[in-house]
Amino acid sequence: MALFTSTYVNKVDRKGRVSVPAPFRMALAGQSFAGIVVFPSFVHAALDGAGIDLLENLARSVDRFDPFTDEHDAFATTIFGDSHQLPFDAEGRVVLPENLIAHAGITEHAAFLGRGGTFQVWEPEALSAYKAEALKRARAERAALRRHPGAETGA
Amino acid sequence: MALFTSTYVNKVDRKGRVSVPAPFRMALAGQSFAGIVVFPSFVHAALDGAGIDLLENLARSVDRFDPFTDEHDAFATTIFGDSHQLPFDAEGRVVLPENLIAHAGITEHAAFLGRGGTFQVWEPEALSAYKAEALKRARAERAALRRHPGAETGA
DNA sequence: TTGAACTCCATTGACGCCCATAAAATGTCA
DNA sequence: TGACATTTTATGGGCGTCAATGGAGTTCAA
Repeated sequence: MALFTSTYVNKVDRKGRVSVPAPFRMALAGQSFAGIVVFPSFVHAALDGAGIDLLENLARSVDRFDPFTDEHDAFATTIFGDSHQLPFDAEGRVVLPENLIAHAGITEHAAFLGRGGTFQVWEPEALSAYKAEALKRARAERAALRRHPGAETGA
Repeated sequence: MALFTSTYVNKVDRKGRVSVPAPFRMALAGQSFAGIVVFPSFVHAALDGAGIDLLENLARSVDRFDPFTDEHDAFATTIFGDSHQLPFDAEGRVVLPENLIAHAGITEHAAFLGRGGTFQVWEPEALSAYKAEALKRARAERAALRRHPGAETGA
């Protein structure tokens, strides 16, 4: 099972190439597609990324449900329609498509943020700001968990 | 299940390496990743550490929710984004990343503090100060308990 | 034929792997 | 019980490999 952790900032060169962090590539080793899958985040000025298995699983689970309900239709359209498969070159780099670069506001550098089963790609400054805010919220949630032990197993 | 006890102070060498105490390594034997996982403590100038199983369990429990809600968004970002997987070298040492060193204020030595299922890494002086304060508080609470028996159930 | 995208190669700096030493803990045996 | 041998840790340092980065050549298509 892929496990993406830590944060790596890599340079985007003149040709638009970025090295995917080696630990991330390790986590993706053995998948049916040698590269990553990225699509614009719904909520942030960032990109969501994962291995091809994410789309494969998603396709399976969409098929299993009624494929013609509005939610799934919208969901599938958005995810699959905006997803890009970015193949690794021999050195483990990918080229970020123009519109994704724009969505994330990426210029010189790209920050890869591990999120467990998936990861995100940010403009480094924007990530710093978001991380600061996320830490505040995580502290609050942690306090809430302490007050209501067991709540995290529910829902 | 891993059980970390006692406190060990080890040297950080010129290359940034520290020996993980042998008993801690024993406690981690047989896990899927030969090393430790560390991330900055939410509340202290210290690092929280554990085996890879901590993140594996966390990733599983996050997956159980809809991965596209921002319910646990902040939490996942903070934990996974700041977690580092530090592999053991042949001698059982790890290299602490620059930003974690800075967060804990570690320079020459690192103190490993067992906390049961997890452990912490401190700058030794800071740990002494924290321990002294914790002891004072524990004494005060104990005194308070004697004066107001039953008060401990209120948190 | 000109630009975009991919393959291949070069550089450099960090990291992992290996070996050496020393101190401490443990065991052995008279 | 005390001297000695063995093993395990902690620590230091050398060196080869790999990751990140930059750039040149090549192919393909508009």
